[in-house]
Amino acid sequence: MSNSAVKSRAFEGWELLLDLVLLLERSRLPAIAAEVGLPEAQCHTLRLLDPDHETPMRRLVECLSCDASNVTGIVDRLEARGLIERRVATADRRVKVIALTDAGRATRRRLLERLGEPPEPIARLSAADRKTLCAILRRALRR
Amino acid sequence: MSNSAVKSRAFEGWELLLDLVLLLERSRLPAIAAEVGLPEAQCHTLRLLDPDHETPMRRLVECLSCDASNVTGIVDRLEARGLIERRVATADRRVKVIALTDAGRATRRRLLERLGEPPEPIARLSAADRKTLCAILRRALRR
DNA sequence: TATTGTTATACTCTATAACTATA
DNA sequence: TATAGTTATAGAGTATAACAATA
Repeated sequence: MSNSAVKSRAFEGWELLLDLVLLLERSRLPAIAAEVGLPEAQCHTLRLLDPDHETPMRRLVECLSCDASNVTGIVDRLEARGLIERRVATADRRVKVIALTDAGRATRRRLLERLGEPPEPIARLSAADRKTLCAILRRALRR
Repeated sequence: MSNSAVKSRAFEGWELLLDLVLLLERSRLPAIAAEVGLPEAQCHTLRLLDPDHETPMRRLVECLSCDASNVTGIVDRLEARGLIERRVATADRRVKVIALTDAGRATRRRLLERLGEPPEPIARLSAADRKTLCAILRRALRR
């Protein structure tokens, strides 16, 4: 399947993690997005939104690490689906803030539930392995 | 940055791995693709091709887990860049096989080199942690 | 009839550049 | 002048459906 012909001099185990990442990126994430009924970029954006507070569009631009013009389009489509609302910020009238609608909060919840389910390769690890993996990743990501 | 509000009942550490995956998917992989000078899907395809043997298009369809019509387009663009060649298989004349050109092999090599470099979060792990991580991932992916 | 790959079409995501409105 | 967001445009990836060539 994944003919991981990557040979890392620096760390031969990274090859395995890369395989896992690519597997998730190309099969699991698209599948979950399809289930939820939204394209991946819109899922990503929905995930970033705070269900309890308004989010300035500028923050989405940073978190999605893409051009501002893309965010305009993504927000347009999420709004057209009735999942979010765009409002003008009272403080600085240049700024627009995004608020989830009730439908948006529900969809977001479904999305997070599905994302939260570990994929097959991870789910089949022993409790001990999962605990160790968790500890190592926490060190890697400094949490 | 990544407001990982995912709460997995099944395995709280999966949340961390998901953060890592999304981080890589949305910043590192696009950056490497830009360096190599190809869109991500074309990089993916280049990675899948065997430098020493022809690859039937059908195999690419399976490995990329997308519709056959997409592969036609991706292969078109890789061919237009002179990185691959499309040939009719001698055995079954319906089948077309893909062969890397010299330029394609060189680009693929550069791509694999960059992909092989562990990203910051992984690179800063201790040798012991990396070894353990490697062992766990091997069990997860059954290698 | 079934399979391999292509074409036509439509939607989405992406970046760049030029623009509007605020500050 | 600078910043937040929009529009226009163009290239790329994605799926569906209809199609040609071959088996």
